[in-house]
Amino acid sequence: MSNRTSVPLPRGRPRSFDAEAAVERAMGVFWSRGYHATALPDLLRATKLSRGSLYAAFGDKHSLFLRALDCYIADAVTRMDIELDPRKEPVDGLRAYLAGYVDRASGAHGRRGCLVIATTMELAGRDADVNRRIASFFKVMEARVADALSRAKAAGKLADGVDPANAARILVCFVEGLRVISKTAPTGTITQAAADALLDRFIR
Amino acid sequence: MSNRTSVPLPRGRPRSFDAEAAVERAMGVFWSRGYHATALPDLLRATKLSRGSLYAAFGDKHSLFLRALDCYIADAVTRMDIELDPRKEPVDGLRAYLAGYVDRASGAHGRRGCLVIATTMELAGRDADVNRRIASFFKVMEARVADALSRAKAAGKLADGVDPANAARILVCFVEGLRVISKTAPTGTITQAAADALLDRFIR
DNA sequence: TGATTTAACGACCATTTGGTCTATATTTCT
DNA sequence: AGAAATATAGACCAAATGGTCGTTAAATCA
Repeated sequence: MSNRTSVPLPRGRPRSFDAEAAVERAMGVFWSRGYHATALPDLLRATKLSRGSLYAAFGDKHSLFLRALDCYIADAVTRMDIELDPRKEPVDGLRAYLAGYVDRASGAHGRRGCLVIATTMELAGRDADVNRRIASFFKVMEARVADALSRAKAAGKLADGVDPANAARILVCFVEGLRVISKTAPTGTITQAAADALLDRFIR
Repeated sequence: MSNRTSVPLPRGRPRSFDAEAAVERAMGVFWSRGYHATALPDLLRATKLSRGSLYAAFGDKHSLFLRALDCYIADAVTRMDIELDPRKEPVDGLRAYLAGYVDRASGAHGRRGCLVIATTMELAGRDADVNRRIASFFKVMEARVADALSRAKAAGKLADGVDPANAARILVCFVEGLRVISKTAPTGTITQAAADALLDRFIR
């Protein structure tokens, strides 16, 4: 069953490390320190690669960062797809979505912050590759939330006069803002109350 | 009227540049590029100071950054004090506060971003001096907004069941989130609609 | 005017930066 | 087994980093 397409194995010494795992470890460093503040030695320590191997496998620091960012974003989108699954009750989904952000904004998670936001502020203005990824992510996120709100509205669960598009932008801004202020004051309980209060304004 | 306390002039050559102005120029650079990405030469160019003068006047890069951050925060607090002045109609004040953020989140302003948020994400986790300043700023901001909401409530202008503390956190998170997503997609009109929709949920 | 004080300048420094390259180890294929 | 191919390691590099220091210019006071 293996090698159905009879693709010949590469000639030389096979890579002894898992590239995906290395990207994930690199992601952890970028996440904790930011792009400019992570130096090559940090990445080498985290990935347990030598300079040569890292450059051979990923090109340069920037390319590795892009892969790490893609990885982070993919995780976030996956999570959203589960929370806001169209087969679920939309309001329950929105509640789960908000609860996830409240959780990530609390305690140590909160202090670590969000790689997307950090990258947005640090690089998006001067790095087109980064900008594209971030812009698309926020767009996807807002669309998913708007979609859930539309389904809620169709089911008669929304308060009078609530426009799904506006409400989606409000919710997205709220959760992103949450992660910003939680970098310095990650208090879970107050934040959960605020999230509840916000959603309560939109649902019937 | 001058020199009432008869403080003797310093002996030697008087400083020929305005330190406050230099701080403001430095602030502009940090604001556009972030802390790690601004190199000494950038600061020298912006302040028109030589290395020696800059170090004599401000100590080091980090101290200069702190002064720039204080300057930025002071400006923001001043603005808030005007917008949310207790002698004004609180709802009008809140509307002005939101409008200010919508404006700053639009077009070129939006793309430039916010020094406080950028600093929060880049440094707050690992720099106690920065953390203190940021935490205090967010606290002040939330308190001012909560105060305006309380006055609005006392005047019977708030919708039923709105808690000023929760609503304040929601509004603060909203505006900060706005500035994040506006780094990549600074669209003013949609944002203004969202801000209006949000405030409308809280007022009567 | 001359002594004193301090701002201003920019050459200079050690360290660190991201990145390259050569030598070696290890695997596969014939 | 031997040839070919490629991963790995880390020495090495030029450039840039933040920061220091000796010298010079300019102002004040006696």
